[in-house]
Amino acid sequence: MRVVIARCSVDYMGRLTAHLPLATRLLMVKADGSVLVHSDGGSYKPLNWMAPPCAMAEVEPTDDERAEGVRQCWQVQHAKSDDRLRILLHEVLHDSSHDLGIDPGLVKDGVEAQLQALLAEHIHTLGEGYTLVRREYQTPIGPVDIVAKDPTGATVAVEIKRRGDIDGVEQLTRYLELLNRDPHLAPVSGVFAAQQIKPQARTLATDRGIRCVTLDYDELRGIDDATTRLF
Amino acid sequence: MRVVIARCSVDYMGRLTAHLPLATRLLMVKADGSVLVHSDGGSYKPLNWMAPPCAMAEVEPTDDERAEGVRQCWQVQHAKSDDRLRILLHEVLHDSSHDLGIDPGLVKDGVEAQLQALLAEHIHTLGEGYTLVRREYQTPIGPVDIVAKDPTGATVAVEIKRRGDIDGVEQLTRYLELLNRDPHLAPVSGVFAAQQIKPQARTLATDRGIRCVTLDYDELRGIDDATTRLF
DNA sequence: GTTTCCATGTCGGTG
DNA sequence: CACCGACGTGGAAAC
Repeated sequence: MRVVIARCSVDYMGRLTAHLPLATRLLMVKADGSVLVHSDGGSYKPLNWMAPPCAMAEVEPTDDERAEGVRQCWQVQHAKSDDRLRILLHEVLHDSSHDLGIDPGLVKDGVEAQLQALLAEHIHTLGEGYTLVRREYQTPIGPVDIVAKDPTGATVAVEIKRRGDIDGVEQLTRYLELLNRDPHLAPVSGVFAAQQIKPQARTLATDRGIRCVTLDYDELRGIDDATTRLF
Repeated sequence: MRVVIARCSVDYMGRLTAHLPLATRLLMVKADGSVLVHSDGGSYKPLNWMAPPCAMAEVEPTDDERAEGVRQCWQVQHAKSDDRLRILLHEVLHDSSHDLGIDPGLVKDGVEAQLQALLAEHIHTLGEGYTLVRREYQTPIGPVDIVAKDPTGATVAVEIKRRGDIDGVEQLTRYLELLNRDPHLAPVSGVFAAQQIKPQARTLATDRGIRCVTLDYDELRGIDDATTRLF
């Protein structure tokens, strides 16, 4: 990993064309050749970058560029597309390299999968008398998150999202349309379950006869695993 | 901007729980307090991070931690949520700070907007006898990218995407449903135009009587502005 | 390998 | 501030 702090300008050409005027920035060159250009703000997204696989070449600045104060010219070329990044360094304030080794990688704990497991476990959240049939019920157009039966024994398809958006309603609608073609299953009703349901999604769902259920993650999880807190 | 290279472990707790085992990484602390943890590979996304607004505090390691080799403990707390990042530094290999100033920011040139402009300009791409009515035709549920008339004078709604996905077809379907409620416009047909159209999207579109058109960006743009190339 | 869907998405526009 | 859609989306899992 090479870290350079430099006054530089950057040009990108590929899926779009972009330019960064002359300013002081942090340049990160990773072991795989990828390059990141960071400013001192924003979030984790760099101002500009080149994703691996790619190769960086330091080329001689032209006379014109040299006359304008350019000391180094980096050209980064993507290996599989014609994406290119060109960095003109005017003043190098810091330049160091470090051997970081291979990272063991991130260990994550659930999001939507956990919500699904929790709702499957506490299927009564949908109402008294509901029973779980299956999680991840496979269909030709994708898996239905949860299939259950309501107190009358009718089939219910549940779509789970962290944030309930209009897309999720469309997705559930396609599942319902498909499932209702099966005379063994029909009539299948739909439940749209999410931590938060956007008004537009709720309106669309209701209009299509789909019930909306707001999931309370903490309530589902219960207070039993407070020990997992960090501090 | 502070740049630290250190052997460290990281814990995140917030929307999910995540852990990074002890390894050497680059830590970036930006002027707004945000923190990025980068490995020497992957793409521009850090292994872990805290987005602004947030505050970092260096706290004393506990005796246990100190016994395990922890030299510094950083606690980063998000200002508006209860997201927390905890970084235990075991060995600091580099630590430097730099004043980068405010970045003038990125200057971008089109993507979808450019495709839209180009298709509006070359509306005959849809076929002989097509005429442009309007770009960004406003409706209560959002703007229709392009409204045109086909050779018979019938109205055509065009949805443009760089990547033609199922979402785009759904979006266009909603527009068509709305537009066709207007007796002055009906019948309105649909065209789904994208640089690349996914098979499922194409199937869904065709099933709904929506025509699919693949856009060739370079062909639309023509060879006239080859001068805009970088190298 | 391709396709599909999730994301601690992030980011910018608009009401 | 919230909602909504685009993104050089990136990334992982399913097929």
